[in-house]
Amino acid sequence: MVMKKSFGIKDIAKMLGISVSTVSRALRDAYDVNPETKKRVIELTEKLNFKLNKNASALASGNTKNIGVVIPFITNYYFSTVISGIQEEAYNQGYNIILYVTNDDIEREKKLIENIATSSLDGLLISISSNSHIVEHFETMMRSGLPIVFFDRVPQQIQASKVVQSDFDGAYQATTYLIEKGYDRIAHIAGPSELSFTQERLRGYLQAHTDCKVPHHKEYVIFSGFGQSHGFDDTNALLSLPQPPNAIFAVNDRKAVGAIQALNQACIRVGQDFGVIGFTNDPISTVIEPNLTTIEEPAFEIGRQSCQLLIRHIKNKDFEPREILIPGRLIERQSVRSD
Amino acid sequence: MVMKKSFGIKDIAKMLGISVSTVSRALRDAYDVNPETKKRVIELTEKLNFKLNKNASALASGNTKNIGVVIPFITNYYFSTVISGIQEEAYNQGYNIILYVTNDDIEREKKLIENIATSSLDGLLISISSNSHIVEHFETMMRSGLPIVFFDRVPQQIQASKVVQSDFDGAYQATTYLIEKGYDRIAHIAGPSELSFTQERLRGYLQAHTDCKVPHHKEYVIFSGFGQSHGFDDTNALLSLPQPPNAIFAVNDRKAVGAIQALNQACIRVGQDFGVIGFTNDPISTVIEPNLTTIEEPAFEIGRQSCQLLIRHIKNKDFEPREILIPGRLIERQSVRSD
DNA sequence: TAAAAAAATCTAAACGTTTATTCGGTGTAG
DNA sequence: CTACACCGAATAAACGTTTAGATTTTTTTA
Repeated sequence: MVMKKSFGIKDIAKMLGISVSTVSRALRDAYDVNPETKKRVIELTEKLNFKLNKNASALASGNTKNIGVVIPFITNYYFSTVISGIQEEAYNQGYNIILYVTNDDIEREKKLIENIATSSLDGLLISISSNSHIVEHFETMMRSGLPIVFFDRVPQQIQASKVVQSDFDGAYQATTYLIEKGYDRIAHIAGPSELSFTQERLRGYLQAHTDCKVPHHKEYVIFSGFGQSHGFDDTNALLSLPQPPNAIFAVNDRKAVGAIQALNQACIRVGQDFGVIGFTNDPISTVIEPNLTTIEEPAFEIGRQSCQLLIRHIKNKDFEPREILIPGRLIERQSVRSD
Repeated sequence: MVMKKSFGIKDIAKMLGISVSTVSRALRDAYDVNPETKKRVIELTEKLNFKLNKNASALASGNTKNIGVVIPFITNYYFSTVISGIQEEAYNQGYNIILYVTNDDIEREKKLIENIATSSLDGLLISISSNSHIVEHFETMMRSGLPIVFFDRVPQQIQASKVVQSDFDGAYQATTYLIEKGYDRIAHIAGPSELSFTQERLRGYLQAHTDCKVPHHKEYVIFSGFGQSHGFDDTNALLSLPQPPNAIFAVNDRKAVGAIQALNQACIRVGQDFGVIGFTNDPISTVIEPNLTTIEEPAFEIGRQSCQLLIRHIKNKDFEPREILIPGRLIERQSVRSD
């Protein structure tokens, strides 16, 4: 296989009869370089389809124009949409994204984060799998000058920029909506109890009960995984209670779908005798029958804003950490009665 | 913000009283280095949590340990699963993946690919948006020594490694299955006509008609986009034909879902009077009622194998291009009658 | 018209590795 | 006892940029 050696900035300089530093500057800042010269450089590089060598450039300048993204899953509507938002913003600002997937496996997350080559990253965007010991590691990274923005699943202990949907509000809204529609025995099928957003949504659910003066039963809250099957099983468990609920607020749409399937199977009329509300606004909401009423999570926006915030931190190392809360909104469909 | 300057291989060398080259070699090949020395080096670097500077390393050696992945979408079950497979293999072999998303926008794809910094990539994995002029660009890249593996949507004109599901076989299988179940007027709601897999699936669909000696009507094939709504509209168009079909083979599950929704709405009993079969095995197949019978696409496997193949090309520049065809399989559910 | 200021460009030293080549020391064969 | 091979380690030259600081050229000012 024959491959012609590609040329560098040096060759460009020689061809134009100017020095490399001029070429280098012409290709970037335009600081202190004659517009005329700059034009000649640009023209030649375009003609030759010349690209700067990123490694050399990163080595010399310390900026890689890469940002790392660590997420638990990718085969998932929420996370793939977040990435989509990140990607969009990164693309517009000329950054590349390097993707790390932990599969929600704590061991793997630990290994991955400890081995992350920070030298090839200008910043890091993370949704953690667990509120684990790694936190310490994050602090080391940040202290060594690597900007980090946490999103969705964030560690509370750490002082850093964070971007999350307003879980409390969404849950509160969902629950009061059910109450308004006349359901009085509302269960909550929650996520793993150690995750921050599980706790927040639970809190919103409880607060709504308090504020609306609706009594709440402890056995109506079940913690389990995120899958459709979890929703299915949890619902069956609820149905076999001495006094079953007449509505369910699910921590996400997949579990809500599992719930509806269990209810359909038990011949309970969802949307009339029984209300179900989800969280996310996954496309499956419009596939399940009846269509799922849900709280939309602003996934794309979370991605976009996290990335935007990170880039600010990158460009200005003194930028103060901030927390951004993005509201969701209620999407009314048929799994809750409408009168 | 105070940040302590991180140290390099040079400092390690100084601490150990040996030369940088020895440290460098100890950290990799182990070629020509005393096991004892090597051990000392490893121990110290681990203790100090020292990481090689990737940029310097890439600059000097020419290997970045990064592979680029170009896909049309990410918010999509198929592609996110493919990435999952790629990621898995890359992680195991110590590569990072840099993600590029084109949004299926040809202009953006073009710009993106032309601007890709090949200096920071050891190889490229691509699913193209269109069989466009870019092909020429790919050839330039390959000639300049960058290994490329195409997957899913591949350009036919180009001689390179490719990994695809067996679209023809899957379509053939789907169609004969419908015929076997007694449907005799089978429509095909296809994808955009210029994509290779659209053509392949259409070919399988037609071949099945020929082989089973079932007459085929031209107006039963509709080309359109990939969305649920396209499936919905296409189906309504088919239903308003003078002689409507009694079965549909959809190019993917989303369109099949749209079809089922249209049929449900028209009060046609799917799974009995009317058969619907999809392609992908998207999780929505088990959400739609009736559950969708479909051809499973081996998305994860496609990702894994593409990546594996690419890494072989990276490690051995003389490795001959090959095409890998991965079979799908029929998943029987309720949208086709079972007798 | 000389001095000062501003603009444009150049020189050369980084940046932190890799790696071909060289070197010294030890063991071994003749 | 000398010559040779070999192992382990050191030297130093890349790799292709960036960027202070120096230098030259041009413009402005007095």
